[in-house]
Amino acid sequence: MESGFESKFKAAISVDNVVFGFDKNDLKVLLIYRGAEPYKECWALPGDLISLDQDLDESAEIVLQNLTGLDNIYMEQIHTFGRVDRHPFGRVFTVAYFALIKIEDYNVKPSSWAEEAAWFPINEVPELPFDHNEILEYAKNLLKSKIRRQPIGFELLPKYFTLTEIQNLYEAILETTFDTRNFRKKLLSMNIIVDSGKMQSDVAHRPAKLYKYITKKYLQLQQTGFGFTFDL
Amino acid sequence: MESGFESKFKAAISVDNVVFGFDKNDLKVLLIYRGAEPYKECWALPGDLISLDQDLDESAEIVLQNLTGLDNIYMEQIHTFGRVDRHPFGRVFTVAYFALIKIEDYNVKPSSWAEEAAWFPINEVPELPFDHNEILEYAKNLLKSKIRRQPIGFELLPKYFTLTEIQNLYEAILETTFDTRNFRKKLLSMNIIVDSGKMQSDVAHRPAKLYKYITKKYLQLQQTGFGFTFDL
DNA sequence: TACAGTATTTGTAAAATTTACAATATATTC
DNA sequence: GAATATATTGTAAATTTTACAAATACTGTA
Repeated sequence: MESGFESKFKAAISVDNVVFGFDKNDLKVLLIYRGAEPYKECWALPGDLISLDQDLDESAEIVLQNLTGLDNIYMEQIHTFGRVDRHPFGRVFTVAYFALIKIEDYNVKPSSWAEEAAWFPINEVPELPFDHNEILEYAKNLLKSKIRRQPIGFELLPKYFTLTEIQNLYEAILETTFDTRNFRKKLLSMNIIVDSGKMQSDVAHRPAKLYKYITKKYLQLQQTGFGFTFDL
Repeated sequence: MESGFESKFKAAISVDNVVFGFDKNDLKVLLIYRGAEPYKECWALPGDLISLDQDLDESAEIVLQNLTGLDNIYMEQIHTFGRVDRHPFGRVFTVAYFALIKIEDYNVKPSSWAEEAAWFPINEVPELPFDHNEILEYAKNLLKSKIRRQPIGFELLPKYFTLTEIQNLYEAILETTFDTRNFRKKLLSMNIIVDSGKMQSDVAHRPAKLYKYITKKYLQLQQTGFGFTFDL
């Protein structure tokens, strides 16, 4: 049953990145249009085989940068997928990463073999190659459970946002609705956002106050986590 | 910058298993004594390079079985470690898995190149080879956060247990203490354990009632998760 | 058989949090 | 200035959490 080392050093590793954004009340995910085999001419998660001379976490950022131009995005590992037949070219294990970004802060530019790069509303994602639909589903579920416990929602919103916007974000991700008064009470009681003094403009109704999050406090809390109290 | 496929299909994948048990108020982890290079003659997590003709999740169970004789243990993936220099023989990515078992229900028998297999109290684990200490640390933290949210503590306890035992378990894992009255109130209000009718015996003090968990309900809850309410 | 030793078991009041629920305010547009 | 559209705000009831200590039931020993 013992086999030599040689037969075991024949796998490849890829990274697949799930980059979430939020825009117009929609949770969106960044996809690229593949210009290389296998599955050429398909929309897919931005992912690629990695070079074996870089650390895994580094590779995730490099792959994302190569395909989409997104630079300096903090990626968090979520899961490794390793079914035997998941890649037609051989045994490829893929490590999935995810990131949350403010869509408006970045300019997405396809490069390398990515022919296009575009944001898809999470409910309009087409059938994807490999096990990418499974990966995306996994990432969505992780996002759901994380957003309940850590104040990561702000990473998806612009610097200034209204309370309605953040409520919409939570409702979109968690696929539920919240009572507006209770949601605001809870959110404000956490002391992680503050009235910026600015107001919405150019809206055909009463303008909303713009809030911003308190970065210092925000970072502290993110480290220790919210423990039991971040339940919206 | 593009390099051929050949250079990328030269990695190996290993699996490292963190198997937790609980005994005499101590959280314990299963280690093996390595009888093979590299790091021969060291205590280490039971892990090995995997064959490339098996699914990843399967491999985790096979590796554990090969080294420790533990059969049919449900392993859950926790993280993949991929620093360039983590293995002296080449580029090896390792996928860490973890499991919770009732120590008394299994008989651990070292086999294959494992010379010994033994349970170590979590605070008496020696320095381990590779990045195994880091992996173990990661697993401990995951266990901490999971046990707060899901009723997984029972997987570590015998079929019948006292309320004091389960409190000790929670206190050991979370490294804290709970008020006994409040802990019991909360635990019993979840309706996942029930008085078995049996009593402790052979103890030099008032014997405690033995409880058991309600499997059917337990399984249902585990699926949906406890959501917000499983905070002890 | 009484008592010392040891761990088990149990209740309640105060505080904090969560929940349910709707009317008023403020901007634009016609 | 009336219509439209969304923003904003408070309170009472229910539930959950927290803090806190005395009585119980067995074994072992004097």
